[in-house]
Amino acid sequence: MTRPVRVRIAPSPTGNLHVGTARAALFNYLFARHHNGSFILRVEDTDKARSLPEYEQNIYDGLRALGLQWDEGPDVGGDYGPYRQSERSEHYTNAAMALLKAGLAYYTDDTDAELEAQRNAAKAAGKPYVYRQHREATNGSLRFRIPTPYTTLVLNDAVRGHVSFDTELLGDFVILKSDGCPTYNFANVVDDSAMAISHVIRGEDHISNTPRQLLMYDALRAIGYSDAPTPEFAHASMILAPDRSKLSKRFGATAVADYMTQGYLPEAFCNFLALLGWSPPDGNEFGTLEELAKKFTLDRISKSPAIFETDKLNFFNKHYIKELNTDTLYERVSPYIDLMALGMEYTPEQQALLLEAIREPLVTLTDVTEATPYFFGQDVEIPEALKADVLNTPDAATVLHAFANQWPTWDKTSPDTIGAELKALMKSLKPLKPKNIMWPIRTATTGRTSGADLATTLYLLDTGLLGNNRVAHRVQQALAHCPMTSTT
RNA sequence: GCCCCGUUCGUCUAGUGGCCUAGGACACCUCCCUUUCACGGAGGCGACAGGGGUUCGACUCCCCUACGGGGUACCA
Repeated sequence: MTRPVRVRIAPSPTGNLHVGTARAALFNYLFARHHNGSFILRVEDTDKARSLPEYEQNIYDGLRALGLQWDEGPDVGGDYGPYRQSERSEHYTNAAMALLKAGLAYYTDDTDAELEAQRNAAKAAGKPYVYRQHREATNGSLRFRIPTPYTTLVLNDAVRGHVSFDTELLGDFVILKSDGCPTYNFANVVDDSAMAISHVIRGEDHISNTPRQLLMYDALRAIGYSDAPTPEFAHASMILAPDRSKLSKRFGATAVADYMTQGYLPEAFCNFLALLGWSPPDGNEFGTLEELAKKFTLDRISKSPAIFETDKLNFFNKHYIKELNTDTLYERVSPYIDLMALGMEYTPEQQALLLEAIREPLVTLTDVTEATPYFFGQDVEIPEALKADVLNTPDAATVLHAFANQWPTWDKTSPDTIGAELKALMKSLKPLKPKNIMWPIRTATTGRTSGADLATTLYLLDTGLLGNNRVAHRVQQALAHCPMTSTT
């Protein structure tokens, strides 16, 4: 209880950093920070066949992108290393041999076919499959013997309360595969003991593993291999896809990296993730990692599964984009915009103005791709539908002619002066509604009916380094799509 | 099949026997503001899975059913 808080995230590099893993990491991180403890990254690469270095790298990148920096780990070191299970084999062999010597584990040499047959037999008999030693062996895989007499194990979970398990239903499980590699249930416990992990915060999918691990902690202590107390456990519920199924590729993006490339801000993603299965005591849903850590406690983790819906993620992303200062916005948006063209067409001041003008409706960073094209080049493409609906009307002709005539005389020193001129124009065209004046002008100059503030847009188009009187040019071109009649 | 967990508005959730005519957020709808769109402001729609108990009183406690999820691997 009083021992230092040490928590860990223990991903296996068999895939890119998954949303579920990221949330587990986040909860552990928040808990560690809340208690001034340590957050450890341990790579569980015992599945040689499926573990890949690029996945490990992806996990590092994803965690770091989210701001979840670990205090100890394979790449940063620490007092309890190494932090990659493939480099800790002697720990597992030593522990396993000690268990074997103490009679708590034994070798089995069943073939895959035999195991399969045993399972099928149990199934046919309608009985639960429970592996028990049925013959002596001197090599093969090493199994842990479930201690007798069988009892009922009670796990006191920090989020679920008391959960009990009947050990009779637990089969003797493999701790060392026949290739000498440890299995998850074993390596996990050996390492958590060795690394003095105080709290295990993980997904509900691990709850069925817990009784085996509980037994293993006891056994390791019983044989004097370890004196580490069993950690506290907290099992958070799963994150599900909208159809309540497991979050899988079928759902779309399941990797954190995918969300980053889709233009989600790390701070937005973290904030959103934190609220999936946890709720702040004060009801304030916004918060930086630091702020959330201050409020984070295990007892507010939810027991029921949460569905991953992007609506709220989008909301958070909009919110955090709004809060970015111009420089950061420029930086964040740079992967999605043609910086070269931007630099060639606009001065730094104009670039800032442009970014501010388009920031409002951005949901994801990638949206800049859609929001900026009309700021570049001489001409603008106007969709056929808009030519027909907006430009091909007598009102549009009136507006655009009036605008074309006045434009050369306008005070174009700033967006504000242009705004004032626009206002005056609207007044002079009085019976016409603002909307019917704004739309044709916007459509003619940008090829859209919505977008950045019109006055700012006109200002930028007019003063951009390209010069060439783009506004007048585009309006002239648009006029071609207006009815010829009212040439006032 | 067996074991474990869960079930409050469409979604994330608050709620630990009376404060609940069930609160908030997102989404959606309406109105207002407005130089279009957006933003912002004000409203609206909308839930305790079902059935039995226990209790003076159940969203809250117990049991059953249904549904969902997890596990049942020499994957983690």
